[in-house]
Amino acid sequence: MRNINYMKASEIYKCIADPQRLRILNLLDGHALCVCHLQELLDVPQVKMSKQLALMKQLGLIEARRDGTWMIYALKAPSNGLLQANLTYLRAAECAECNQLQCDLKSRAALIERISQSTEECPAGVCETQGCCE
Amino acid sequence: MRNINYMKASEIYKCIADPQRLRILNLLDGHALCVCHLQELLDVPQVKMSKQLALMKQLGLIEARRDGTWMIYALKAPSNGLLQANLTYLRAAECAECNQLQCDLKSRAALIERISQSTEECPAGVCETQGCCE
DNA sequence: AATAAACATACCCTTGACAGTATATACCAA
DNA sequence: TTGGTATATACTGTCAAGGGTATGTTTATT
Repeated sequence: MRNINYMKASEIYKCIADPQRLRILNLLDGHALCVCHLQELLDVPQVKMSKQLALMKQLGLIEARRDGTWMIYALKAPSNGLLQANLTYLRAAECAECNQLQCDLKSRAALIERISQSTEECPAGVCETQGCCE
Repeated sequence: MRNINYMKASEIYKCIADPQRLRILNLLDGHALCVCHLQELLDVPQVKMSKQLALMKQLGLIEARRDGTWMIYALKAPSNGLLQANLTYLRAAECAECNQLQCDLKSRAALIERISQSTEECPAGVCETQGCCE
């Protein structure tokens, strides 16, 4: 098991060099999410999401807990300083990927709102109904 | 040719995910250097250094000018904000790679000092004589 | 013109990252 | 215990990154 205290900068960079992983970390920052919600928000196949999460979990950036059949992922506390610094920077910056991150946060807010208002199980089709991200 | 104004964050991250490239960018920040000096400071074969530089040049992070048989490399102005933010962060942080960056800056200072005091050509063996980096 | 120095590029090889498919596991409900 | 849902893993193939060797290019010197 890797120790978070000795996480190499290059490993962080390699991780967030993948736009999808960056989006996942951005979404998990501040709110835990289950795999199916992440799948929905990013619109990626289950296998791919699962592998990305496994990779970042092994890296020590995120952690998982089980809730029934669901797996809830969250940033591992204390969250990595370099990661936080970059998320903060990108959220305030102007570029295609940065806009995506901001948009993702809106989608996440909408998703959380929807979940909290209903007793529904794992939901489907937030982004479409919200009209965000395109 | 790639436009620096549309440099994707993921490309920056991919670039600095390589510790050697990160060290090069750190060294070039604030002072232009020729290839042989970079080779000397990082102790890497000429081919590898040349390829790393070519890659970053094509990315739009650095630029080169010729001085006789030498090629002088420098950060391309205006330097990339995301890169700068990360260099600043890492220089102030505590980790193996961060220490390396700080150490490299000392070696660079020693090299520049040495060059300015002599009329010597492309020098050799700064790091050893300085006793830095190990 | 010949030579050398500094640097770049072409080529080949190896390795690792990633995608897709299929299958396994864990949990829940009936 | 059977079936379904949510998630993980095994397996395989593809492709791109990176290293090393050899060679090309540019400039300076003689």
